[in-house]
Amino acid sequence: MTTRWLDDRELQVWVRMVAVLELLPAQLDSHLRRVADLTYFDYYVLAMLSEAPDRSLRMSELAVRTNSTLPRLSHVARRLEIRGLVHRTTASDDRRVTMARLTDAGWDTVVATAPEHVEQVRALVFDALTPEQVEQLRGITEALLDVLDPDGLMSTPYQRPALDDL
Amino acid sequence: MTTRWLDDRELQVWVRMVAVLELLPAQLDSHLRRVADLTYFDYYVLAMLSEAPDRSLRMSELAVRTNSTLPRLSHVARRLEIRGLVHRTTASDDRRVTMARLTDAGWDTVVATAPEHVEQVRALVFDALTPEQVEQLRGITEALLDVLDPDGLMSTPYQRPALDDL
DNA sequence: GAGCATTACTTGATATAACAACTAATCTTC
DNA sequence: GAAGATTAGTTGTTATATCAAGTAATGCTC
Repeated sequence: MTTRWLDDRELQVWVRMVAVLELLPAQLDSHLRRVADLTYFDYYVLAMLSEAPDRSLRMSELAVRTNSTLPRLSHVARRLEIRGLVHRTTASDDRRVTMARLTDAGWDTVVATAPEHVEQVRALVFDALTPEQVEQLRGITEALLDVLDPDGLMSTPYQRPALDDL
Repeated sequence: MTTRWLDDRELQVWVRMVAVLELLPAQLDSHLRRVADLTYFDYYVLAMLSEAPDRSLRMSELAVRTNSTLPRLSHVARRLEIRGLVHRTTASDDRRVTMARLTDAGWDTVVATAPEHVEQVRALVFDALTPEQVEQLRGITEALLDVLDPDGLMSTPYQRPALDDL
């Protein structure tokens, strides 16, 4: 099979894309560790719970929403539970199911951290882009996700965090 | 300080961006592990060396080009050296400096893996985008890197891999 | 309704990542 | 040219990620 190499333009774009993929999560992660002792992944686990009804989700649903595997989530949930940010209980109707619920302390952590995190996202991404580029990025990410996540698992019903009313 | 929350459009874009940041590296990593038993990071270390003069770079320069820390690179280099893909030597002019050089086996690995990796990149990214979107992505990644990497360390003099002549 | 398959996790072992501490060589300054 | 500072890497420790295996509850089939 003859390889379809990237042309100069594509290569240039890809080199930059690799840099963004490396730097952006690293900087967000570093910021969250510093201000809240949470990994980027930890934060999204808490954030997803904070947006869910009753601040709780079953583990498998939470795994899908954080694009994680169940084993990974299970380990993380254990640590967050030890820190008192999350509480797990067995569902009464199906005792195989574990419900993860954000504790009050977990909620407080999200409330305390979210503004700084959003500010960071704004500083690193949206402030750097023109409104046209934001719109372009919408189309690009949509196209990429059609391939990366054809079943749309990551873009599950998402609602704006209820943090506004603070 | 009142938080400047993300508006609906920004939030929608960001949710997708988070998904892309999570899924794209994960899928590239998974592919490389499968076909070459290399992490995404391992592969880029080898790739950077393959493009360097004499297939070698000093560790600190390699760390910059892979956006890595020296400790991280040092561990990875040790593993790659054990596998016979890289060889490290002390520079004669400055004996603090370690030069990492791609071995013949390392070169062969890159040569064998690069086409599949490029194919993967094409399948996951470029085939999913229109030419206009690729052009837009060029501008967007450029703008983001101005913030993420203001000194342009990641976009160090890059030249097309010499793999074409195979 | 007993046996097997499936689902929903958890646990344990191994690999990789991140941070701090350390070593050795070179440079600087007096 | 000796003492301290800086540079370039390495090593060790602890945390996190990944994969395989295990467990327990439920569903399915005959």
